[in-house]
Amino acid sequence: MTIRVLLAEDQTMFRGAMATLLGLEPDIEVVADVGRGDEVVSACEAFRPDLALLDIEMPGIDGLEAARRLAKAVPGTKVVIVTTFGRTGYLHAAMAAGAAGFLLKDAPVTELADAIRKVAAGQRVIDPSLAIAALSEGASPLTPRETDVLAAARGHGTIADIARQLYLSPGTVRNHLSAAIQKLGARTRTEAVEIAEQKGWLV
Amino acid sequence: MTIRVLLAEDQTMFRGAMATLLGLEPDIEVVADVGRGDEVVSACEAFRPDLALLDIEMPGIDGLEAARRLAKAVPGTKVVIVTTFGRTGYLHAAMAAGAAGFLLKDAPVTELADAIRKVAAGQRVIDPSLAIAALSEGASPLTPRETDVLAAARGHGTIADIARQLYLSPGTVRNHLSAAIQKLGARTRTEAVEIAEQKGWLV
DNA sequence: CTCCACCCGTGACGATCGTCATGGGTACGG
DNA sequence: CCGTACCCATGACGATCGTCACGGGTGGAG
Repeated sequence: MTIRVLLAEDQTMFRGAMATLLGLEPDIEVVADVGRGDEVVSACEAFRPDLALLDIEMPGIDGLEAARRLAKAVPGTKVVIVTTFGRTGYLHAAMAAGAAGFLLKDAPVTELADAIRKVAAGQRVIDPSLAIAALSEGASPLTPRETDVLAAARGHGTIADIARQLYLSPGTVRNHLSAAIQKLGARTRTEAVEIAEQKGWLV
Repeated sequence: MTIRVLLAEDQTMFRGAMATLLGLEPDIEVVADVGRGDEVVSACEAFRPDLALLDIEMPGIDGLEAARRLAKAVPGTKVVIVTTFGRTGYLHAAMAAGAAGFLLKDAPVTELADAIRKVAAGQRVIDPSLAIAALSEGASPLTPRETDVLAAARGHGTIADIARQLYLSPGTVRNHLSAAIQKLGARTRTEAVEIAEQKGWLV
């Protein structure tokens, strides 16, 4: 019995390559492939695949949000996240979203086919090195609001901008940022953003 | 006559997929594939491929630097840059490095095979949308030193850090940064870094 | 030689930032 | 009820940042 797979990935070249390559496997069939996160749910409703392979960085909505919506709309479709960045926060978010698998694009192709088969058989598959990192790191020390403010701090320059964007007093923004900076062991707003982003705590 | 190709790309999964996929083409043979930029030259010296497919973002040295070295060490090997980011500065740098082709991973796979054949036949291939953007944008307005300082400003937080790293007076760093901020139309050091990085002027 | 662009540095000014202390409001668990 | 944690806000302080004006040095183009 063949495993029916949906492929969501924004890099056209990579998506095409994976589609043909997975199609070569005798027990795997790629029934649809999309390049945007907001097309995942509707495509899954139409094709009812056994399994959805989701990238995280995508236009529209990201793969994690797509996974969350997919779990509600089409619970019969299992989710495997395949992403470039080994951020532990991504892994946490993926697990919370009900994903059954989490792989890095650094892994060899054979591992992907294996993972697809295992997940289709009901198992869960997680990149081992990332699992270790996630366990040794723990969750985010930031409060929800601190996370919001720090997330708003990437890109938009001054504190006044962030305050306007969040309908807050500039002083409050400064306090939240100050707390975040200390908790992350950074010395600058920019450093704090980098650290939190690299750990995936800003998703 | 088959075209002998070397593949340099750090994402294992993507590299493997491209290798098998290109190998399926009757007139293309992938003779070697590496995952680090600093392995490109030695691999090309060993295998003497007709063409090298280089990613830009790679551990070791990046694809542009690899292209520069390759042009000196193994001039018989033509270079095609394949990258994720459509930054015009990348395109300029690639042309200056003597690349014969420049493609985005957003393009379909068929386009890559076509490009390989055209480049092997002596033509040059450039992503058309990027070529337009590059022409309408012009070169970097930053002086060499401003570029250095701005490049050192990403990551390392305070001005004092940058000054130490570049053996400069903090005042000089501030002046260079101030000039860069104004030339780029930014309002913050961070904004300036983002803008310059996004255009590929920090390479 | 004279311009001109770039490099490095200084000093000074106002604006912004990061830290701290303090306060009031809300929500949850003991 | 009381303690605790979080949210929002304010005020004040020193440090840093971005801007400007200025000067001396180098090297290439006219």
